[in-house]
Parts: sequence; C-alpha cells; structure tokens
Amino acid sequence: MTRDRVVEVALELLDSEGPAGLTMRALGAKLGVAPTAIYWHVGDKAALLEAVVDHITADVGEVHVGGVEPLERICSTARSLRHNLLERPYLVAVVHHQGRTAEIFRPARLVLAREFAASGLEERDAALAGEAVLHHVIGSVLIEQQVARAPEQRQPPEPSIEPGELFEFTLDALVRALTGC
Amino acid sequence: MTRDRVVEVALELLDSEGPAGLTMRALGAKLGVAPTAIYWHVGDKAALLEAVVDHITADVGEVHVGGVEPLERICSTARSLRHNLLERPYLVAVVHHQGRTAEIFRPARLVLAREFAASGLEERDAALAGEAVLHHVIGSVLIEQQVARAPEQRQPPEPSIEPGELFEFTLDALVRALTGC
DNA sequence: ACCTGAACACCGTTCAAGT
DNA sequence: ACCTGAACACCGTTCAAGT
Repeated sequence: MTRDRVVEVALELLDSEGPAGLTMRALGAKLGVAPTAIYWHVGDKAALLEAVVDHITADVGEVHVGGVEPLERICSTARSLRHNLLERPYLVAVVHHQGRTAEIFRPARLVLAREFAASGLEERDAALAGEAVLHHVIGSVLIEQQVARAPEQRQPPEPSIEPGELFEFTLDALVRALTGC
Repeated sequence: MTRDRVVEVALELLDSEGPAGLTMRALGAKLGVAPTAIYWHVGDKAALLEAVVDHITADVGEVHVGGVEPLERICSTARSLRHNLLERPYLVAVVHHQGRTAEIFRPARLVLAREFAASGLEERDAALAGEAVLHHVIGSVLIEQQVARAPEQRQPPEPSIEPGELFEFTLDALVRALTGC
C-alpha cells in the first residue's frame, strides 16, 4: 500500500468500470483494504482524482513528433495527440470534470507553436494556428467518442464518414490554410 | 406540478448550482414537494436528465443563419452555434454525460452541409467540411470554458489570446481552406 | 390521480480506536 | 506509521399508505 499503488489501481478501476465505478469503497475493495485507508495515503476523493489526472496528463503529454518539414511535424503531432486522447475511453470526461483540459495540451501546444513558427508564421500567428489545431483535435475526439457510445441515435451523423478519414481530411485542409500553402 | 414545470425548475437548478447541485432532493425542495413526487411526473433521474437535455437540444438547435453568400452564412452559423453553447455554463458537460453531443449539432450540421454544397462542393465533401466546422466550434467552446474555470493554472495557455478573436481567426482560415477560396 | 413517509442500498468522510 | 470500524450526512429509489 503506497500512494502510487492506490493511483495505479484507481486508473485500472476507471478504465474497467468508468467514472461512476471509481468509488472509494470499490477502490478499497480492489486494494484489499478498508475504504478509509485510502484517506491516509492520498487524501480525499478530490485529491485522488487530481493524482489520477496528473498521471493521465503525463501520458497524454507524450506526443510523438515525426517528419522533417514543419507541415508534416504539425500533422504528426496532431495525430499523436488524437491517438493518446482516444486511448482511454473516459479520459476527456474525467479531465474536463477536473477543469484541466487546457493543461493536458501544453506539450502539444508548445510543439505546434514552434513548428508553425518554423513554417514561416510570426510568433503570435503561430500561437493562434497551434491553438486552432488543438481545437480541431479535441473537437474530433469528443464527437467521435460520443458517436461511438450514443444511445439509440435515430440516424448516424452523416452517411458513413469514418472518423479517422474525417480527421485527416480536415486536418490537412486546416493546416494548409494556416500555413498558407 | 406538471412535468414541464419540473423540467423547468431542474434547468434553473442546473444553471444556479451546477450538475452536482441538481439532486432529486434539492429539486423537490425548490418545487415545494417531497423528492419522491418527482418520480410520478418524470420518472427517475435518468429520465429527468433526458428531458433536461431534450430542452437544451431544442435551444442549441436554434441557430441563426445570416448573410447571403454561402461563406458568410457558414460563418454566421458557426458563430450562432458557439453563442448558444456558451450561454449555459454546464451545457457541454451535461449533454456529453448523456451521450448526446452529436445530436445537439444536427440542425447546424444540416445548414453547414447545405451551404458548403451551395459554395460549390460536392455532397460528400460538403458533409466533411461541415463536420470540420462543427469540430472547430465544439473544440473552441470546450477549451474556452475550461480556461475560464481552470483551477490554479500555473500560466495562461498563451499570452493574452482573447477567445472570441481566436475563434474568428481560425474559423476564417478553416472555412476559406475548405471552400478553396 | 397525485403526493407523503419510511425505508433501503449506496455514496464520501471523520475520527476514535486499535496495532 | 498505518489501518479498521462505527458513525454521520448525503445520495437515488421503492413502495405502502394516505388523500
């Protein structure tokens, strides 16, 4: 029983049971310990969620930047970020609930601003362009996840648009527009 | 005490106290009635939330489309949608929790696809372009709201980028890229 | 038809008490 | 230092009982 172990098991519980399943009692049971023992190691549930999101933030921050020219590096950063966000099903909801959505984008934000600057934009425009790409990524992921677990949606959003294809199509148009190619 | 009255007061409670404050007990108290009376009119809390989101969906769906040429109509639709989404602070979170994010975009989606088609794109490309604009709107709103109520964010996302300005900048670039102007 | 009250199973949390 | 158990205030929900 260490703080790291508690957070680790909390993440497992989150992945398997969802946010509603992550209760102090269930977590205690999975740790083989009384629920109240958690309070000694990590504090209350707010502190636990902070720690969980700390871990998630670190994971999401590890964006893989490939390619050599700025345009390709921008696109690969966006793809990597999207991939990281789609990995954990409840990631966006939990991070949003903690009010830390802006925070998890920091590493990608820095890369994007740098690469847009390298593509010829001046500092402020590069920052704006980077933010635009982030908006596109989070918007895509949010809607993709929602469409996936929609209730009995009367009809699919559009006749057979595959999410990945849609993402690539739009990313390409957006980045070309922002860099002025 | 009618079903509509219950939903109406539930929306008030949601706006004033947030999602955590919307409890059957608090709702009963505000209605001057026992919490269990709600069950007779609207069913359980899941049914209540469905009804609340029904109402929100109708509100968000009322997008104002201005201008005459397609490009201006697309931008004004996006602005109107953004405005509607920003109006209620907990809208995005509640709708997302109900798994109905894709649904609230339906009216705007139809308008956007139609206008992109009018601008010269063929049907499928018009649908893709419309979806891209929706991604941009939801992404912008999500991050804007999060930055607004971030905890003790160490530093603001970027040196003084006003959200509205950022939205306009990116929307313009995106739409011009998609329509090929 | 409409509402109340008691009751139940579940939360998060505190705190004295154990080792 | 680390954990347990009982207890408390809060949830959503059911259901018999009232009018």
